[in-house]
Amino acid sequence: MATLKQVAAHAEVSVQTVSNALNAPHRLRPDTLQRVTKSIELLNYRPNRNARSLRTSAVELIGYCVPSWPNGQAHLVMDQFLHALCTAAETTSRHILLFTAPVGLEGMPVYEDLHARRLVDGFVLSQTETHDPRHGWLKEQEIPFVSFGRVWKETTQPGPFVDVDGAAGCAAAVRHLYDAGRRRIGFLSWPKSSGLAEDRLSGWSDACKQLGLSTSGRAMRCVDDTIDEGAGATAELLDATEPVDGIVAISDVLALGALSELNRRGLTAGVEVGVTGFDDSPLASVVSPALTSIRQPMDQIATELIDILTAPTRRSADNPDADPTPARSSTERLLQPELVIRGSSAPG
Amino acid sequence: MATLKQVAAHAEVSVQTVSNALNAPHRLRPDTLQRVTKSIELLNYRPNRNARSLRTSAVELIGYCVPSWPNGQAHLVMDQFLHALCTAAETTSRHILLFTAPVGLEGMPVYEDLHARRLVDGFVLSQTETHDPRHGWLKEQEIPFVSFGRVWKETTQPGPFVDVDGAAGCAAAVRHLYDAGRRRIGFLSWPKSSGLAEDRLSGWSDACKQLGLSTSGRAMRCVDDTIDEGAGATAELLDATEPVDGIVAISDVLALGALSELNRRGLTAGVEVGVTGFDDSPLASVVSPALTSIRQPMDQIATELIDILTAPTRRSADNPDADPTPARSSTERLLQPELVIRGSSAPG
DNA sequence: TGCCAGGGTTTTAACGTTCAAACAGACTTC
DNA sequence: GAAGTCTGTTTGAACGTTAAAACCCTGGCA
Repeated sequence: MATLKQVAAHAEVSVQTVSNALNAPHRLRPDTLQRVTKSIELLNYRPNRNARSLRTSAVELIGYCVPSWPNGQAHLVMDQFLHALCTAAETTSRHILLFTAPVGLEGMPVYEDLHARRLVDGFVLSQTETHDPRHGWLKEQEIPFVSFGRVWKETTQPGPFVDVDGAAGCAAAVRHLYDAGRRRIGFLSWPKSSGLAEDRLSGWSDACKQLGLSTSGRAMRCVDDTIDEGAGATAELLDATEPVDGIVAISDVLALGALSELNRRGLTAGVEVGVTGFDDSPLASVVSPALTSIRQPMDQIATELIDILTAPTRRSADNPDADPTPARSSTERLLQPELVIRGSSAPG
Repeated sequence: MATLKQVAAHAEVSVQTVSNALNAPHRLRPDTLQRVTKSIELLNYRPNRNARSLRTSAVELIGYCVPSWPNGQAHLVMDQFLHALCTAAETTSRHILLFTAPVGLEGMPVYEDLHARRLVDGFVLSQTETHDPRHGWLKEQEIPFVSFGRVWKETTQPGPFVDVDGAAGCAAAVRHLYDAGRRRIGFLSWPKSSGLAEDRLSGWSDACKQLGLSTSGRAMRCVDDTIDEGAGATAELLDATEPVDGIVAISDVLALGALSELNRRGLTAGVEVGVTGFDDSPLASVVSPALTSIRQPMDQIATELIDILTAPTRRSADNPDADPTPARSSTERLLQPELVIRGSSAPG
């Protein structure tokens, strides 16, 4: 509970000198610095963040809206994401502030309020939906944000984003199955309305074409992300005239459905049929045989998000000709996922 | 970006009057209040939380350490918990601040730092472990906190806590299976070192005894919380001289293992053998037949946690004889879980 | 008429920092 | 030796809010 003033008195310098010792130590003469540092340690002084924020008008907090899934469908990798995000934030001495808000445009007043009351400097958006209205709104309000995930709009995406190249991930899965000898590879997808789904599907489809594999009748649309739906779609793929010997699923849950259907038919995943999932959720390693899955690089995603959000804003462009193309100026970053290979796609 | 001063000028009153309009409206004459309110709305004024916190030395932020699971084992209901916690906090105009810290005593400097720098008023602990050292440490430092989960110490628990009566939950599961005609009910547990596990096991064991059911040889200890372990233990229970016809699992993952083993043997969960899990995680409703599971009342847990943490602290006891037993003085609250019945325990 | 009470409002002074400007020395420079 | 340039330190003011005290009315009462 010591304050700058007390430390200053103890070290027999002015408060500003103590402040400098912490924020600009190079300005002090070595012996002064040491004396002040000693007093700081002795009194166990910690700067009061509220006072600092009041003065500098930067709170070093980043808002994140904790998603609510009305249908009880959970985000199985949310804890991974949050952990990565926190860690990344902390490397820049920032923290994550959680809040809830209604989905879509309705929730925007909450975002605005948090920013106006100076509870946060900006936002990280996730659970980005196709045509997500939040991005445009925030940009218009000039509230800093960065998005995990694209809005899949026809026009250019409002604001900076980080996303994972789902198409590349699925293509890698196809090539992996191909290398293991699979030649009839199906795809378990979601309804067409999802930009995310179409992206991943295109990866599967393009890779198949490139390898000379047929795709016709092999893309299944599952209405819900459940094991049952995945199992049903898998059944169809297996009962076709040319039954598949490989399945790339758009989610781990659908892949689990595939495993379950194979199991029911006395087939072994990784032997008769290769199966891959998406997200490398906790499910993947808990099932047997363990599920090969496409892992989003959470740590890297989080680092990029924080990096973009905390980069010195050149929004107001007061210095127009100063370093026109700084090292990391791009605010649209597409990261490569990693195929985590386990038993479900290859024996052993 | 309007300030009190600007609102005051606009409404032609002093700043303090505007402040009162927000914090103590009853002090103003109705017409003044209306005038001020109008100016506030017109200028879209929002109080600066940093200035307020500096003055009142209360930040209205609650710290929560986002758990890291080194073994990749995720907390499947963490998102439920976080959502509930946020919502509960927001009803008292507070928010949740996330941070990371090393596990155990090693992480305590992080807690102390966050508190000393006034980033948070207090902490909500979860992932409470047997003999968790954090509680005692925080209590000693007089840093406010409340725990979700007990430390299972021999001595009295340091500090307030909220927990779920796991024993009661398991007992309810046993009775439910009994009502469905099951008479040989096994239990899938974890190693003995966990207080949590022993509590839940005692619920199963007591309920069985009360109903005149044998428990001998029917409590299985699974080393890891994986489907494989659950399946293996289930196999043992089914291969016994008197095979079980009901299984109460200490986690949804182990229950999934049970389902998988039943499936493998051509048995149907809910028909030949009744199975229940614990936590009502997303897995429960995604599997088929859906898993009967013991649900922790997350919303209630969160509400109680926030309630305890934000209750006027009578720590310093300046007014020793003022209302000696306030309405909700207890700081040890044991909540009842709810058995969510689905297909895995009863046909239909 | 003079005094008191109390509601409603304003004034003053903090809360703990940092920014910007001022200042004091020592050291160059011509 | 006067003027200029550093380097290190201090002074004064401000960030936006609230607690506490002071103040000004109006009305009641003796």
